[in-house]
Amino acid sequence: MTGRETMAFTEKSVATHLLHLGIDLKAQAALSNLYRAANATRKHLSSTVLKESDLTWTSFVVLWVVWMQDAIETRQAAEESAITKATLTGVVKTLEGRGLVARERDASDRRLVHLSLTETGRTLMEDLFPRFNAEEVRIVSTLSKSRLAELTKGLKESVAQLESGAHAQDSAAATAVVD
Amino acid sequence: MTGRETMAFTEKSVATHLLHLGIDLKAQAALSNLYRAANATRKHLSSTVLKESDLTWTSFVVLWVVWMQDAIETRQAAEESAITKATLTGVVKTLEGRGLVARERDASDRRLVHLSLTETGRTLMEDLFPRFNAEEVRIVSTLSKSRLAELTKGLKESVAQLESGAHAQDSAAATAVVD
DNA sequence: TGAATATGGTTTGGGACCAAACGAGCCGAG
DNA sequence: CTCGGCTCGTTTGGTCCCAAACCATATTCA
Repeated sequence: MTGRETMAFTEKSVATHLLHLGIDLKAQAALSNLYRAANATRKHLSSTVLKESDLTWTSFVVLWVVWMQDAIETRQAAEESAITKATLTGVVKTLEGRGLVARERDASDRRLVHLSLTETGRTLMEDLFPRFNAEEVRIVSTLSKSRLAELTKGLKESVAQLESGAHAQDSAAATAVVD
Repeated sequence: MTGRETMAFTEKSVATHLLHLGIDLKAQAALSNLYRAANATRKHLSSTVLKESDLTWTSFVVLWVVWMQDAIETRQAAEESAITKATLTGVVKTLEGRGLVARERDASDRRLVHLSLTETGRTLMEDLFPRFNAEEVRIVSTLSKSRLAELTKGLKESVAQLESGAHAQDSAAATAVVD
């Protein structure tokens, strides 16, 4: 139950179930570790740093995106946060209720809504983000500099491959700092 | 809407918002790309291969886990699937309703519930998984063999780091994780 | 034995999440 | 103008997802 041997079963079970189906085990291993790493990271950060500020993962991502831009339209914020407009509407409603984000309708085109952080929201991020980042640092601390760079590069490549070959429509960018 | 310039903002915004806060940009970049890659992959596979079989991501993962073991206890299935027991209860209820998974109470310890695939479920996975894997292969296709191996290695390392530190937390934090 | 303790799975309550339908605002062709 | 088509953001309906509270079943030990 340590969580370390949990994936061990694959080593042998995969053999009996998958080998005859012509499965590419290397690709499978790489991506299942990807899901696993992302999930674990997300859960960890949600239950420690974000919990202290009573923020969910998605709320945090949205705050981050709005923080980076100083004023951003809903539609764009949704894309950057990698969630749909529908989801964003709900999240922003919550954040607005807590006084962290402000909504403002565009004067010239009244369909648009601009989002920005309130003073409270900005203060929160300035306090929270360094602590968030400190955890991130800890998580990758065992990786050497070059290893880390390689990792980043590999991830970016597969994202690129995904976005090129897939639909040219959606896409979704999370909180990436490009390089 | 290309989704490529969406992240452009970071280049300059990061400078104005983060540099003076002492943020480690390398760690931030690596993990941002991790979230991004996992999210994009998950969405892509959900909306293509899994959609055809009307399965959600989580349902698929649970099916996979149950498939690999031939009979598995609920508690362990939840851990392998990286979801809580509560979530698993709901998912299994759905899968059971569709005749893909069977539930069976343990005779000697009546608290336990064993899960297994039905014949229908097994047939489904034998058809579905190769197609799922084919997409996975495509996603990592631009990565060289050694790059892919490096990627996997890096991901596993950070998961390990994460789990070693996270353990102390759920058992009353005896050892100082922080540092 | 019998009461405290531990463990396994389910229920509850609430936010996140999406696709699809919707209503309001914009704009071009007639 | 104004009608039809487009683009926004929101609402709706339904699943996923978790923490915490909850039963039922073992186990421990006094």
